[in-house]
Amino acid sequence: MTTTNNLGQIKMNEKFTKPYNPADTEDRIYKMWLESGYFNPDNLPARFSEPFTIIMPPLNANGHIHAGHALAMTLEDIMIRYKRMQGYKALWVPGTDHAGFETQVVYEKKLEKEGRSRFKMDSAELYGEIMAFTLENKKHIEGEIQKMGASCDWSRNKFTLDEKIVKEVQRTFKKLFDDGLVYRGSRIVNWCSKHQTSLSDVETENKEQKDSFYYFKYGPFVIGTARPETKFADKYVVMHPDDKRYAQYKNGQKIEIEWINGPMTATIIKDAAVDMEFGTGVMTITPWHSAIDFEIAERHGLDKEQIIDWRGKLLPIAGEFAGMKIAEARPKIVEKLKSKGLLEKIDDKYQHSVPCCYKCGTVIEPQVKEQWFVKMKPLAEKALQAVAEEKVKFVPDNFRKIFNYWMENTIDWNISRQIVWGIPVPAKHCLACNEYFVDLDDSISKCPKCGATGADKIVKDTDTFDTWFSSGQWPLLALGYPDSSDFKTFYPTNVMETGSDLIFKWIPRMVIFGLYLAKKEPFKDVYLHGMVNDAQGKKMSKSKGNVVNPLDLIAKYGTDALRMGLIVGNTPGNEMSLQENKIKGYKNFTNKVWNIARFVFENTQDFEVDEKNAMPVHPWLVQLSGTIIPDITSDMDGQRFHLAAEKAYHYVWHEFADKILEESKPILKSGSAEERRAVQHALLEILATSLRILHPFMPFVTEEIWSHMPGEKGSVLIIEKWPK
RNA sequence: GCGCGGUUAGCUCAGUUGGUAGAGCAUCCCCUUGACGUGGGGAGGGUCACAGGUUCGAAUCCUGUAUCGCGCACCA
Repeated sequence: MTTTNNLGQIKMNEKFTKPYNPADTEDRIYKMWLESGYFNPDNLPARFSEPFTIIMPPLNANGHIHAGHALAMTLEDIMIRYKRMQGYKALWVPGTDHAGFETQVVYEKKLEKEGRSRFKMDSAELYGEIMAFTLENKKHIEGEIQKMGASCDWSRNKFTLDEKIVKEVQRTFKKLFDDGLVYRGSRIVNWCSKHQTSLSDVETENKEQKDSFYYFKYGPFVIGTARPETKFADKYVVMHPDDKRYAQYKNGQKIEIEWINGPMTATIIKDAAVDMEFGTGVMTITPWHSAIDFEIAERHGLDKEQIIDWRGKLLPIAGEFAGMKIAEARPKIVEKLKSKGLLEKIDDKYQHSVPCCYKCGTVIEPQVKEQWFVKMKPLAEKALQAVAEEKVKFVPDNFRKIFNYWMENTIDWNISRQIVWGIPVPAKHCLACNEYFVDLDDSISKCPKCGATGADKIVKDTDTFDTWFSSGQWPLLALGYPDSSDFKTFYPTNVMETGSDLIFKWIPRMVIFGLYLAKKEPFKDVYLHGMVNDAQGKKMSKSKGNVVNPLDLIAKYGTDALRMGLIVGNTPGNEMSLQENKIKGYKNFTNKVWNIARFVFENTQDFEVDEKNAMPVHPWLVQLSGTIIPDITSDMDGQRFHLAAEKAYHYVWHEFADKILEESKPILKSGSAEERRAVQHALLEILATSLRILHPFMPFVTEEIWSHMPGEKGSVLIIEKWPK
């Protein structure tokens, strides 16, 4: 530490009041940091040379930050501040996400409250309104990121709908298309009949429920089903080829049967997908409304017929039941089958789970729909390989298994959504021959397949991309891929820090796109924090009313206290309960640090040292540099921030304050001039080191005290060196 | 059904390679000491879910059981 001989100038100025008041300090300090320019690695002094990069997971610009964001911002900020102090050219790129479907759902709720509906709105008008809504929220959320103390580079702030990003996402689509990795296909998709869009496999949620399970006579067979309303046109009856009970029936054999709306011809199909143990071992299939049935139909080249329309109502094929909603039709259909003597029995204790829209809870109706799909298998194989070669590592490591499981069991990814809020799919559709083709800059007006022209034949695809299609490319896009100097300098990034729930939704897609586009993994470490629950360990939810707003906690206890409360004792990957008492305890600690500084400053006002006369190393300092610092540094390097924070806390309070300060008192009061000087020197040294160690965790109070450190006039703690 | 994680002080949770159990809050006692009462000193409180095993030694490693939570998949 540099000490000067003008320490008599230290004054307990008016800012050094008691107790410490975060509200008076934090915004001022954050502003000072912004003005220093050091959040931008380009402005760091030359000794900061080796890059260290974190890309902030783009926050959804449709609401406010929640406890999970607060934890993420804290962890990422700790990492970036620590590395910056170690002399890395630290870059943390902030960003926000338009969050396609999520935001549209939020906005639709708003419309609903106002008695409006998106289905009655012009798409340009709707887009404009959502854009205004999003930009407003984006501003709020960026302010909230700042309240958390995030030392990210705002000059590089990104938004998923930035023009350049939109273009790049569309170019990726074209590249995938050209490489044969994107195709237009009719496949089973998850259809939400409320939101009128298809959803990917990760946008559905399974709900456990108890239903009736019906057994019906179907010709010579008894079939079981939980969904009688889909059965009108079931003309294939399927059983396992090895099922001896039905050995007399041959694949392809036709039988005449009596069914819901009269007699029909059924065809026998033998397929190993049937579970002989379940029900009667015989089932009829509805390929249009079931993924399994669809696959059986594909294998055997069978007809597929739509029974339920896009709004969830029965089509004319249902005869007298046409136009009815499922819930209404089901009992009536069962009643009719019963009256025809076709009902064998009802098992009303059937436990199963049904997929629902993760936003509105509406039961998903599988539908066959023509959509854009990404072929996942070849992409997933590369991702698996990168992980196997440890180019991408997980903290904690057990998430590797989940990643692998997910990548080994991919299904083709439906990337098109029937909503306006998102990045447009840059494609056109020829109505004459049903050909779809990519058109990046809206320049093709002639069908490349059949040559048709004219606005009545060639129409633009109105779908938008799944949000994960753009956010999956985020590490690239946030750095200005493909031709920016940032991309060359900072890619691949060092750490991707995000919530553990994104291990399959997001992480694999980023790995895939990074490897596919840049031929290099997007990040070396994936650090996954657990979910933040309420004080009782229950998941926070609006409906339960147990949501804790981090901004309220900041107002009550200060950001530093909140950060410590989120970090100490919180191991990666594990859920945590947010205890307000704990945060209160760290508010006390913030004050403690403040008062330690007050004591040190008050008792060193007359301290003078001739820099030529090196002070002898005090035993207190030996302990600090010999044990405490290496220990904490090792925890930081091992990404055990929960331990590092606790150890720093413990040292500062229970060693520095409780023991060292107390021991110093009698010497300061009645020691010899030389003894006093030695103690004063040691106290200043320990204070300076403590501030450095605490800084990544508690940036505000430490920076504020630093600004009062004798001999450190004009220096900024954020770029001070991590102690050794 | 498959997979993952938890089970440690009254509560919420730590415990890095196995070496006599820790933190915060809560409880009890003492201290109106000029850095801080948002404080200081001290105390109580745990057969580390259970049962085996490995070891000189296990909260920690192995096997099994129970239980809670989460995720995935579906059997129509």
